[in-house]
Amino acid sequence: MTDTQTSLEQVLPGNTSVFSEDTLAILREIMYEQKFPVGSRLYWEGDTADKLYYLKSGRVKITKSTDEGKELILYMHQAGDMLGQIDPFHNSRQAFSASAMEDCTVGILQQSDLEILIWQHGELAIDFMKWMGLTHRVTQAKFRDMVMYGKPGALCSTLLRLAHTYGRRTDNGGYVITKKLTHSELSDMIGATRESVNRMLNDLRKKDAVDYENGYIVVRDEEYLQSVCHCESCPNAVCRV
Amino acid sequence: MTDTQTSLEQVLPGNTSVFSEDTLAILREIMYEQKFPVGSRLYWEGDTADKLYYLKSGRVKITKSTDEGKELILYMHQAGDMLGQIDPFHNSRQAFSASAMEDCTVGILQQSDLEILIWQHGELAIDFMKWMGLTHRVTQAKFRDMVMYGKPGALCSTLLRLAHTYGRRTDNGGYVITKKLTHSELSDMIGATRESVNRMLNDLRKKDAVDYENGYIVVRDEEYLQSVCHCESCPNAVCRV
DNA sequence: ATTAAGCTGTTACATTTATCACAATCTTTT
DNA sequence: AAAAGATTGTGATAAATGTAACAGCTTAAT
Repeated sequence: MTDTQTSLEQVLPGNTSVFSEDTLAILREIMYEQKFPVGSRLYWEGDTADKLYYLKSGRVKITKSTDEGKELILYMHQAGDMLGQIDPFHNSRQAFSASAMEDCTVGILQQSDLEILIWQHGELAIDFMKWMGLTHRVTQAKFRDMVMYGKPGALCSTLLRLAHTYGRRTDNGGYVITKKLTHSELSDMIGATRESVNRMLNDLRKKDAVDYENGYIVVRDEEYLQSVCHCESCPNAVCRV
Repeated sequence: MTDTQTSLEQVLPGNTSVFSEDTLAILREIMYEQKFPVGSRLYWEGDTADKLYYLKSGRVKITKSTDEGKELILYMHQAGDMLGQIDPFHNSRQAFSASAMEDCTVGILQQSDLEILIWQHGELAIDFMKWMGLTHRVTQAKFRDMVMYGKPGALCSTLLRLAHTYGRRTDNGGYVITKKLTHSELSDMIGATRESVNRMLNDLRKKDAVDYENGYIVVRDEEYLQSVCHCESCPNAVCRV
């Protein structure tokens, strides 16, 4: 690791939790901690979905994989994020897999315990509804971006989301995305091939919209990327991966 | 209207409400009724998002439209559905528009009233969380279907969803989609052009997977459509438009 | 009954995106 | 330091999808 990289990794990304300190205090009471080494799964597609996961450190991606080995990355979560699904059915199954992109420390909540708390604490119920509303809006906004403006739109939207989620601002108004990403990963986030991503990124580089520094992607011209995906400047809490 | 069409329209589609009768009774207390004629908007993109809408009769589509006149249809709702967003921010704005596809009767709930009820009634809070969880799963499943298997996959997924939402079973194991849909509408649901939809539908017809009857689309070979979009037989409540 | 408007079907052609194949580069392991 | 493995870059080609233009058909309006 070089000095530059170390300093990049030190950045604490702006986490926009919807949970109040009070709510978090209550939740900490009933969660139990578990460590997940890089590459391991918090849960698999098909597991019973009766838990929520509070990510204390590390990063987790939520994925869907196909028979033929293709993978779709739906989300990338980081410290402070809650993940998992609160489900309307009992005995319901995970629709996706969650895997640790780095070593993770996770607080696990049983859905049954949670339901009791929601009955008891109105504020906690409201906080959870806000969390659910927010995560749904993230999904809807991504849905729109993936479907409406072709692969270049999908890629630019994703780069902006990455910049807003993992970004550290640079001197000249850009963002360094403080997470190394391969072209394959990017392609799995937008349902394209790595070759397409490569070509699109090279186009963006020619236009000085993005660049590479020490293997990290740098967003130089935010406005240009916004123009490609017709960005409407959603609230920052919605513009995430 | 012919006899056939009348009988089609009479079908009461299987509505899978997550709200208990108790919850609905409480909600009815605080909702006020409003009628929306076909073509009118329940709300516009950009309106303050401080209400929820309970659809008593009629159908409503949720859309996003662009500067250049393109339209994306995100959802189609029907009687018994709740719609709108419960938002984490105050003063938050609608991300999409809701327009009446038919004359509608709607019960409107103020978010502020609702928050009080959620504080007071644990069961109601749980019901709302189930509703939110379910609607989110619908969006996620559609996201997956739109991105992973190309336009044909997206179309087949949409046809199956329509069949499960609006479908009346036929004698030979198929579904009649009891809602007339233009190719434009279908294309706006999957982010494609009407010409592509036309070609794809003709292919499906040649393969005896779908057909037309009195202008209604008939799904003949559910399995074939499922194979195209790699359907995983989500719960019926998730397989909706 | 006639007109107008909107929807469908179908061409030819352009653009976008995927596929395949392979070389060049960078990283990690030995 | 060398070898193995992963990632990136790029060209040739194929497949998918969009664009434009227009004829025929259906439905709604006059």
